[in-house]
Amino acid sequence: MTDAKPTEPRLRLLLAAEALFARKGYDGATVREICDRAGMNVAAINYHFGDKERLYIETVRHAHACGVSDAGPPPQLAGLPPAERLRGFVAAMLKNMDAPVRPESMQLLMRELSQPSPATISVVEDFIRPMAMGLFAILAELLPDLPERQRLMVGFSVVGQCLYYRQNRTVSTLLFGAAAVDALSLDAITEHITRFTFAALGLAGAYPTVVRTEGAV
Amino acid sequence: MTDAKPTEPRLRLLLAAEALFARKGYDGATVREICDRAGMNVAAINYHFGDKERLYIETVRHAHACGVSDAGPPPQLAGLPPAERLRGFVAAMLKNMDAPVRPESMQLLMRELSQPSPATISVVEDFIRPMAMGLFAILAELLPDLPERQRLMVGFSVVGQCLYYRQNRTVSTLLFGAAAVDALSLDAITEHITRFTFAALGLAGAYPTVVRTEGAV
DNA sequence: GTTTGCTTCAATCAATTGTTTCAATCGCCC
DNA sequence: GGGCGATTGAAACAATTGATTGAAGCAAAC
Repeated sequence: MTDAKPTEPRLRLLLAAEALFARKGYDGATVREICDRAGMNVAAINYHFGDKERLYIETVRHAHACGVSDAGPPPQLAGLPPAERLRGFVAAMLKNMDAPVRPESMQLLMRELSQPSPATISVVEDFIRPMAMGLFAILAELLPDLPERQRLMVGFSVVGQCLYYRQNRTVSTLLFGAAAVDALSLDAITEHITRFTFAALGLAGAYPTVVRTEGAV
Repeated sequence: MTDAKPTEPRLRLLLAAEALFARKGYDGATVREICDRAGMNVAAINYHFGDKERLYIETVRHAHACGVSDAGPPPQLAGLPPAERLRGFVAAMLKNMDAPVRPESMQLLMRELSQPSPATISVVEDFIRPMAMGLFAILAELLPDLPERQRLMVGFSVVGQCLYYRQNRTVSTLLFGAAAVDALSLDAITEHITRFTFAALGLAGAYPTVVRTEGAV
């Protein structure tokens, strides 16, 4: 299909660059590698994008444009109570990070966020801010009387729990082994974070009291 | 005086390399930059370390050796109840990350953890594992009946909340402004995470006592 | 068939990279 | 002071980097 090997040379370059920038970073990836992967000549970068830096910027833009469209809007939770929407938010965030539609895009965006470059701002504005606003709308409804500063930290606690599994998977694996880490299914993590957060916010009983529902396999 | 500009050339190189590797990564930092900053000739790297790669490995080792010694042992909480030790753990972790004794070391180690290299394993083993074991010893005492898998996720929730503030400070600042982010003092964050976690685990009342019913919508 | 505009190619450029060389210098013990 | 190993310095190395050139290819339009 055109998806696996698109005919448009510009897109071929973007996808090749995305994969290599994601894996090796801006300095680590060379224009020759990128063009080789795209099956093109080095001059192609100069022709289509001008230079390496503009190729990088365009690659990030393309990645986050795909990310925005592919991440999909949060499920239809408009009418549900805020607690249910919070659960939906956690589930959507974990799902997007765990098995994104295009892994290289996500990897590149995460790298971009951890090491800000001129291209970072637009990623934050277009990709991250909508999610953040969604979360804090839920929290404002859920905790109307909480001072804003503390509501901010509650939000950080929620996304901090979610981000951990993507940002620190390598360390977790080195510490506890691949088996233990891989055993944590997406559903299990979602369930845990939701329950942990609900318990913290008093929306449900304390965390450990609910344990027995698990089949303990 | 000797601290700002140590006389030992080897150490001068290590400190210069640490700063530049931390800021620009392995590929981004050049040997000439490093030697310039150290006030030495390019040949120094070859003489003292052999090549750039071995300099990098030694730099990471040195950084995490300093980190281990400087991070300091967890405060004397041996005899205290596990809940108090958990509070101490959160406080110590946040403090180490917020204002580490040597910021460049911490930055380099965090970079190393997010983009694993051959030098990562020893960092994890010597620097991270002791902390992790300390945390899970507390959790085992605190939640003896919880299945191990869930205890693991509880640990991830605790450190995930803490790590967020270091790993995502840039994004937070872009989203909410420097003022809002900087307004979160170390004490405030420590207090928040501790209270959030305690509430989740049923060690204290729900986080915000303001939420009574979900009368909303 | 020829032209036209877009795209690709091989070859090459200048600059930078990590690395090496070898002479000069330093510090120290005899 | 003389000798000597350890260290440093300036220069240059080969390789790789990003960038550029001009000719060749190729499609559609005329």
